Parts: sequence; C-alpha cells; structure tokens
Amino acid sequence: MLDLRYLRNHPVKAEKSLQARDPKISLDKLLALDSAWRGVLQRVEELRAERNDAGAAIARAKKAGDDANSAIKRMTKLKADLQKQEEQADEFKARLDDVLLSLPNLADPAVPVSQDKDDFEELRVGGKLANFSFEPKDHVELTEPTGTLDFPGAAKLSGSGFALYRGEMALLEWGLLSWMFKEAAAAGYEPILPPFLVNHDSLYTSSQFPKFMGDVYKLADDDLYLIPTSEVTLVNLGREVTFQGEDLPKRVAAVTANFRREAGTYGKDTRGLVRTHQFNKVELVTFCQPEQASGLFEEIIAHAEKIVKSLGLYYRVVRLASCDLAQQATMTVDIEVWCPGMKRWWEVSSVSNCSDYQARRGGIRYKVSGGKSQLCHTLNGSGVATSRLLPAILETHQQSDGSVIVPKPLQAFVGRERINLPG
RNA sequence: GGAGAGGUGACCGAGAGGCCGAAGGUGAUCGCCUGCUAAGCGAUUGAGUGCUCAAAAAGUGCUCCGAGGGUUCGAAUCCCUCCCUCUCCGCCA
Repeated sequence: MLDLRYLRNHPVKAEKSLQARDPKISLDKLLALDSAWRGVLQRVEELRAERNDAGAAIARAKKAGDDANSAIKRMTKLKADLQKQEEQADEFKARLDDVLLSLPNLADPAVPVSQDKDDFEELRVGGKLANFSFEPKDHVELTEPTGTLDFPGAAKLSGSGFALYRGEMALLEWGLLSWMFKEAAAAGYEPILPPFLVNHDSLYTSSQFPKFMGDVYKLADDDLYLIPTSEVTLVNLGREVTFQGEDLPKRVAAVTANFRREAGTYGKDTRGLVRTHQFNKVELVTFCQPEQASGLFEEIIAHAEKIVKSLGLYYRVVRLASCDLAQQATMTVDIEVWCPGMKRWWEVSSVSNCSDYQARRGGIRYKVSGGKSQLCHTLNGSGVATSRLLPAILETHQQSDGSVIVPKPLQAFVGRERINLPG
C-alpha cells in the first residue's frame, strides 16, 4: 500500500511513476475521495469532541448530585447527527481504500519504462554455455526412459499440471533444496520451515490480496489459503512487529512447496516441470532500514547468482520492465537459466525490492533507540526455484548416452556422480 | 470435536459502567547520590491519524484495552458472534 499522505502531497510525481507501470492509472478518483472523506471526518471529529464534553458534563453533574437530564437530552440529539456523519465517512473511506489497495508500488527510477515485457534490461550474462556434439534433449525426453519424472502418474493423482518425482529425480530435487537451504543459512539467513497454509491477513500483507485472490488456492471449509510463495510466510513473520534498529537487517530463508492456480495460463508452457500448480523453492526475505535496501537487494541477487553458477549453469541477469513488476515491487531483477533442451531462458529467481509497501500493510516497523518507530523495507528473492533449476541441470549436464553428470555440490545428496544412466 | 481458563501499553499486572490512554511494578532514558560497580532517590517513557505551523519543536482534536457487532446519554468494564492462547478429555502423524 502506498502512503496516502505522499500521494496527497505529490500527486503529479506519483501519478507519473504509476503510469510508467500502467498508463491507465489515474489518481483523480483517489484524490477526490480523499478530500471528501477528510471533510466529513473533520465534522465527525468535531461532533465526537462535543460528545466527549457532554459525557464528562453528565458524569460531573451526577457525581455532584445535580440533575443531568438536560445534558442527556443534548447528547441524544448529538448522537443521531454523529451517526449519520460517521456512516458517510465510513463509506468514503471504504471506497478510498478500494482504490488505494489497487495501486501498485511506485517504480524505481532505474526500471526501464515500457508496456512491453520484452523491453527488460539485460545486466549481465554468466556461467558457461554448454557445447553439445549431439542434439540436446529436454528434461521430459531425458527422463522418459527411466520414468523418474512421472507426469502421467501425477495426472492420475491430481490432474494436469502436477509433477511426480521418482527415484533419482526425487533425490536430486530433495538434494537441491537441502543444499540451497544450507547455503542460505551459511549466508546469514535464519532457516525457517513455515506452514504452507496461511490466513487472509497474511496474503493481504504480502499483497496478493485483494487484487489477486483468483491466483491462490483456497480451502473449502476453512479461511485458509495455500501459499503461492513462501514470501508470504516470511514477510508475515514481521507483521505487527517492531524490530530494534540494531537487529536489522534481518534475513530469513524458507524452503517450501508453492501452490498456484495458474488460471488463464492453460496451454501455455505446459510441458514438463516449468509451470505446474505445485513447485518447490528456497525463498529469501530481508527486513531492513530504508537506506540498507539497495545494498541488500544486490546481496540477494548475488546469492542467487552464486547458486546457479555453482551448478555450472549458463544464466543471465535482467531488470524487468515497468509493466512486468509485481504489485508490491519497486524494482525486480530476474535470474534466468538457459535450458539447452528447451532452447530458452527460464526464470529461476525473481528478486524484488518492495520498499515500505508491504510494511505499511502489515505494520512491519523498526525503532532506533530514542527514535520514533518507522516502517521497514522488505526485499525478497528466490534462492532458487527448483522447477526450473532441475530442468536446466538435466539439460545442461546431459551426455550423449542420455545420462546426466551431477553437479559437485549435489553429489553427496544423490550418492553418485552420474544419474539417468540408460538400461 | 468436548470441557474449562484467559487475551489490557516493550513486558508483568490492576481496573468490574462516567473523572481511564488506563494504578502498581519491571525494563529503558535522563538526572542526583556513591571512589567505581551494585543499591538508593527523583523525573521521563505507547501507537495511529487530523489540524495549527514554511518546517522542527510545541500545542490541540479524534481513534485504539484480541476483532466485529449490540445495549446505554456514556463501554476496557454489560450482551452477542468470531479469532487466538493455555489446561484437561477424545481422536490422530
């Protein structure tokens, strides 16, 4: 959520920044509602002040044993008037909140302004591009002979869009997650295993709600939702918390499954692991003071980059165009790995600076000693998602016989240096 | 799922219709005292939001005692619904 006061005081600047993301955004309605609301609110507060005075007068009279009837009569009259004004104020406020909640965060000046997703800015390319003396297969073809990625099996259990890992793939997936979780802990993130089900407030704070309710799975009999990302759980660790200034930055990392309805994406990228209703990742979140945010943003990117580099993958780092930013982000940098079999880049990590947008919704604050409490800034990034990492590993390290060399860091988890051996 | 007990400021805890943003304590900050430390003494110490103000400071209004409704001239206090925590029972990995 944006700072209403800022929008009020800098409407032109704010609107310009918002229109970089979506040219259809206008602040006119918001500002009109704001001034209407504040006008009525002023009246409400005057009436309340009067009511409080009258109440005190009644109390005094009663205590002194005087007759309070005339004061009570005055109060009764006041009440009706106040109630009417309050209803009006509530209505304006509700409409104002609707508009305010729909507005995305302001975009960082470094974000390329465009309405075309392809206008991202490529920051750098890293790792090494694998050379093949044969036509590389994609991860589905590679695992078909062994049945270790069993999509028909998953469909039987759950329907389309789910994955079932077996044997070596199960070990590899689990190993990847364990290794990355450990790497995150070694880098100073507190390891967290959170619930996969969260309540409405949590999704509201991290900003999936109210705008993107349709993307999230909801339980039928309880007010609980499956997390679309553990950003939700990690960010909400800070909800209604006031951190001590010296405890910041506070880094947390979770490994979880993530659930997405992917409504409206039927028929798109349906092959293999890359877009399923459930996938795993390690997620990193940092709470910090505003001036620490940009350095920590680079830190998360560097961490994710180190992961893909250690696995011997070819990758690039791109800054997303303004139209492609998530609602809560001021800036997002993606790390994409090259998948030689699918012959395309896939996002394995998305690192976002959310400034105070989530903190304002969730009351995530900090206080330096002697100072007033202020809103934290929140940052998040994947570190990283296995649903794209696993395909990239298989496709990059495949051999002409269909086997796959296991990257060094994972060998201990899988128990061998080469998997997917034929026969 | 059943039965009970609770949810008050950073924390503990009183408060049982009006003078309660809330006693008392702990902690924190500042000062005094002490050779230093401890102890002691005194003072200060919640959040949000509006207005005045160029701004800061200050002043001032409103709101907040788990959440939401209700009763009442008036609710932390009474009633209803919900949420959460704890204890016991049942069920269960």
